[in-house]
Amino acid sequence: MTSIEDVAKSIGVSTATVSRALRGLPGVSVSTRSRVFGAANTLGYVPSSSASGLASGRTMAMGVLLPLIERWYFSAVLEGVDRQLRAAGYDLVVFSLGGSGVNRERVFHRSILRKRIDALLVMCMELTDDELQSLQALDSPTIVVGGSVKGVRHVGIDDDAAARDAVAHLIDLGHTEIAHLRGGGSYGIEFEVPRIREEAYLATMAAHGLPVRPQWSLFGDFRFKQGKEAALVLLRDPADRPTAVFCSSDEMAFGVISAAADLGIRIPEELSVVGIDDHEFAEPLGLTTIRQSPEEQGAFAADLLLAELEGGVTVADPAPRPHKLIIRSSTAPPFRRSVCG
Amino acid sequence: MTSIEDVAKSIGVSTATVSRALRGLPGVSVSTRSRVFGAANTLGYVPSSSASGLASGRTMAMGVLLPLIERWYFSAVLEGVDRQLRAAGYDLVVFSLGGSGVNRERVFHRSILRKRIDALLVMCMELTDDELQSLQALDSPTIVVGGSVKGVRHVGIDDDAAARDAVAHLIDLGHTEIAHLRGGGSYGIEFEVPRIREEAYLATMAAHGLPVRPQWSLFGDFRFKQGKEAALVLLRDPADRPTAVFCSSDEMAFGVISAAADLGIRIPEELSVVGIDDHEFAEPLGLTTIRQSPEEQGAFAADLLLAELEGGVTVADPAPRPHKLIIRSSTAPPFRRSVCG
DNA sequence: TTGAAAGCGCTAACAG
DNA sequence: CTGTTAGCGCTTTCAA
Repeated sequence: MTSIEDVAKSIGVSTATVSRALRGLPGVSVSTRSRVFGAANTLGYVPSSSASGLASGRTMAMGVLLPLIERWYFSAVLEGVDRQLRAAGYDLVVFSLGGSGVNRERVFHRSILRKRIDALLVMCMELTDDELQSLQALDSPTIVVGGSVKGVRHVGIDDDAAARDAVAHLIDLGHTEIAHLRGGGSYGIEFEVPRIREEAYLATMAAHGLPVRPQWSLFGDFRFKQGKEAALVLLRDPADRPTAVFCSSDEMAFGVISAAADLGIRIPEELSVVGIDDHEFAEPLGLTTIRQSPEEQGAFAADLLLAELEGGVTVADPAPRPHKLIIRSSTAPPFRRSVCG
Repeated sequence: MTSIEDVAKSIGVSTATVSRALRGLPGVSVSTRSRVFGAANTLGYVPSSSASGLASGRTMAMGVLLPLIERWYFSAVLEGVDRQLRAAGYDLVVFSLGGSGVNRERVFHRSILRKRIDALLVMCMELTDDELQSLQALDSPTIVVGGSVKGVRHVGIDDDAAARDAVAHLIDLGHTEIAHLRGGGSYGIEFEVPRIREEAYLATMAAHGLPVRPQWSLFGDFRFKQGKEAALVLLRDPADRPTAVFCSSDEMAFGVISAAADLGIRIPEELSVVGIDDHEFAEPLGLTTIRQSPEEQGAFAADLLLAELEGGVTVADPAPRPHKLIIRSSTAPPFRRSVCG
């Protein structure tokens, strides 16, 4: 591996000069700089991140801690983060809990603290006090994406408003019998997003004087399979079922659509469905939903961290990221008015 | 940040002893070792990866290079890789091309070469000669997951056999009019998996003396939306359409199912559909498919790399990973025998 | 505008 | 079993 010294020697300057020239620092003559670049290029020199990390105290890498990689939201955030980091010359280190708690201890007490990263982005998950302390001990910039974590600033949509918009859309259409499929803390990781969305559903219903039935608030775990299973139960009785379902995630909404197809229930004639996300499948399925962009959220959070690292500008409390109601063909006014209230 | 020296001083030993004790090397008395662990613990000492990386030449990190994070296959592989790495005490560095070619240059000529990683896992993508050379110049263990790359060993299923199994299943059921939805090289990244699967389809049809029509081989880009669009075209004429569709990916198969629902075509009575993947949605949708486990593939590849790093054992040509036909409710014997051949 | 020199925090011989 | 001594390859004062 060619080192900085090889480059320096090859053109008869000091390693300090090479270092300065390559990093674009001032105080290097134009001609020297170009000679350095030329030499580095022909020798194929690439600085060692370990060495510069050790010497400068900055690793030029950022970490992302998440409960699971293989979920639409999480991987999309990762994509956005990576894009910004790459553009800024940073690398991305991923710490996944892999859907279970087994790795937690190891991740928090070893990996993350190894000075491998300059900043950390945490994807919505509940942390123990001990873990929170670990993160604070890092004393490098930290931010949370998705659901908020007590005491740490976070980037994400306004979940309360988003859920209200979804439910209000159904109410505006004339629905009064609205069920809710809620997400939740599977894979040992609880966080408050599903709770906020459910409370928004309840509050919106209450604000309009509409009744909610406990058995119409079902657990779908944010996922297709569980959403479908819940919907099969919810919709099985033609004589007594809701005219609309608000789903806390698009994947659960897909489950409802699939269940309706199996049961021969027409959408939107007999059942309206609204989700949250604007998942890749939502548009081709015609799903009305609340759009959010996890990729943009990841990029935004990464930029915040990057700015802090570079310029020292800290945003204490970032404004919520935008969300938007996208009306497609899965929602319409209720049909069976005569049957119910 | 407390350093190894702080630990050493606090119990009156040398830094070398601390280093040895903490890494579990032989030649440290039991009592010393426990005192070291005690001190490290109370002081909250965690070794700096930059420092040990520089000194030992091993970063204890592995890289994964992929075209895009937010795709079922890719993120699942990542999950499997991460799990094995975490267990082995390694960190995961992710290099995503982000779906376009913009980052390629940067990734190949800077990020990857910075000595940040001890080994590299490349997710199926076509590489230029120049890029291939860059990787070889790394001279650290490398492996490809997914489609093969010329000159680099790879881990993945036997795509030819998998596709043959899928098509053979349809033929066994009695289908003769079988269409194919193929994947492809979107986002500027070509690779050979879709080609192999298509050739297997053609070969299997030919082997059974069955005709294929050019217009029954459609491009679905491995995705739901494009798969659905293609299916809407393929299935629009009730008088002249296939009785079965073989899809190179489950996501496209979902598109076919959705298109069939929109067109009022019953599955499997009027149309059989088979996919490849066993995506999370396949079981709840009743999709017959060829199961593969990207997570297992990622874990397997990571293990290979890890073994090489630790023991020096190199597997030149790993055997294909298993695949399996999972029969569900989307396939059945053809119904409209009278209409066609 | 440039160079010399002192580390950054750890590992790896080599002694003892 | 343990300590000493060099570095690993870069950055960063401080001088010149």
